[in-house]
Amino acid sequence: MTALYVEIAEGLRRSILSGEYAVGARLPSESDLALRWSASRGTVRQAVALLTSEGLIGSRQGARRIVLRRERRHSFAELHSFAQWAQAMGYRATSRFLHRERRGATPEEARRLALPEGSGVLDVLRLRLLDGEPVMVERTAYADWAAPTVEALPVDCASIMDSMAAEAGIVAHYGEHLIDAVPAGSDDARLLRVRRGSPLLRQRHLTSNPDGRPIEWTDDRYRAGSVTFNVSNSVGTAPLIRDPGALLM
Amino acid sequence: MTALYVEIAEGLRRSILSGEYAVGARLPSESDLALRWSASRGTVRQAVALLTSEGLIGSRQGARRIVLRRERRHSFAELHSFAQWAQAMGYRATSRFLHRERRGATPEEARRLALPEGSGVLDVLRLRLLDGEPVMVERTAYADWAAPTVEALPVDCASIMDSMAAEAGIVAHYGEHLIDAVPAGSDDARLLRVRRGSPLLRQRHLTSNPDGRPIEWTDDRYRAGSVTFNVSNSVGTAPLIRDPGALLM
DNA sequence: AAGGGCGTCTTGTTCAGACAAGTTCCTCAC
DNA sequence: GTGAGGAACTTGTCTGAACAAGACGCCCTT
Repeated sequence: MTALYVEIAEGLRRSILSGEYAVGARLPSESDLALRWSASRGTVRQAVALLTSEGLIGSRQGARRIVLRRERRHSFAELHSFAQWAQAMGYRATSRFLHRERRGATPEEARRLALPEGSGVLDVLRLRLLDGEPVMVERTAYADWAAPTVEALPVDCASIMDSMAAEAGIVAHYGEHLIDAVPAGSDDARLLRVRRGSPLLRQRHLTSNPDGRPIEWTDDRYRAGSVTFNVSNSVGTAPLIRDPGALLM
Repeated sequence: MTALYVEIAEGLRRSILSGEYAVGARLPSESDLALRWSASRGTVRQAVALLTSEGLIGSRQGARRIVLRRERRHSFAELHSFAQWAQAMGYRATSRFLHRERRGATPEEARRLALPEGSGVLDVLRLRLLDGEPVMVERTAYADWAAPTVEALPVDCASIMDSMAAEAGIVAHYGEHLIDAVPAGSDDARLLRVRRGSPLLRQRHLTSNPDGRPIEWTDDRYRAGSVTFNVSNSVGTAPLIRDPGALLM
């Protein structure tokens, strides 16, 4: 049983994506929607808050809500999992394990993963491909407590996050992402078939479980032009933040 | 008068940032907070929803909320306005106008700005500096209806968005941002003092007013290492989206 | 025809109560 | 000691009501 407000949101989302409400058009009022779905106004407000956070609709006090955009958006899991994202987009995602070994955590890794000094991590290097084209180099450090599960996975495993959830009940619940641009190193260049020093889009992310315990710290580097990150915001919501680079590390 | 739920959120945010609740610690329960602030549970829930969207706290049904992070975040306006962001971060932001002229809109600009074919735009090229260091090249196309206001501004105007709000009541309300990496062109390279082809972090964004009418379409290019974009998410919230680059334009 | 004023509509904020569903922790039995 | 069971706690969902505040359109005046 999905929640009622989720159903209402899905209904509205369908209507928007199908073009029933054009971009710029006004949505029905909250009380209208409440009647239609036999829900209270509070529940309707939860539904439209969801769509607002997706950037699909906008609102101002006193005026009816308006449609801002007409595009499909993706779920949380697809931000963490390259495999899930690719599948949702209709691409064939594959990967090649290039390296997998235990080693001591660097000071930064220990800090990010909230591990005591001298802890070990599982270091994994993977090349990711979309429809056979190399697109991204992934360097991940898994916290030692999660390492055994990852080591047990087959080498051709498509989605480590999916498998960890299925095998060991380790699920990603929170994520923090740092996005910047870096020049390709010689390894990056060879793997992604670009010139050394050419631009790569870097997404470093820390993934945590429901308790807030960090699972992995990852450095993903995308070949320029292969992906674009996309953010929507409104007055009152600020999901994305710009930080001075020098102070971050 | 700020809303009660905003005050509660500010109070909690202060407590988290000051370290009163450590990272990983459990927050008081909703009913606890409701008592303390003489508010209803619904209002408290609005407050914690705000902090959740900022990535400061996390929650799971049945368990008390936990503190995920202890960092200041910035507001919506600071994502659109380089000047406001820099000021909030404690930097001295300046800018140099290099170019400002009317011309016909390109097909892409017309589409992004929802202008009829053959419309004009105001093309502005600016170099942005932080503490005197060139950091970003900004190329903006303002919709023709907003152009006169921008043209009337002094050349040394620090924040165009601020001035437009003050002078003409044109306020930014919605934003959509596309983030990727590109090689520096020869102009970029000269202005930012980097080698041609070296990596730049590109943030293109469309800014709209409260009616959803596009105001400007901007291409900002940051010198690598100067800024990092930062996103937080949880299961159930997906503020940032990854798109295949080729299909976007 | 242009402008101001007012009533109506709509969203924003808040309250109090109820039940569902998941977590935590203590207790008791084995 | 250890594990199963259950009570108490906590968050998630939903209702119905009320008032505040901003937007919009209509009507009347000038």
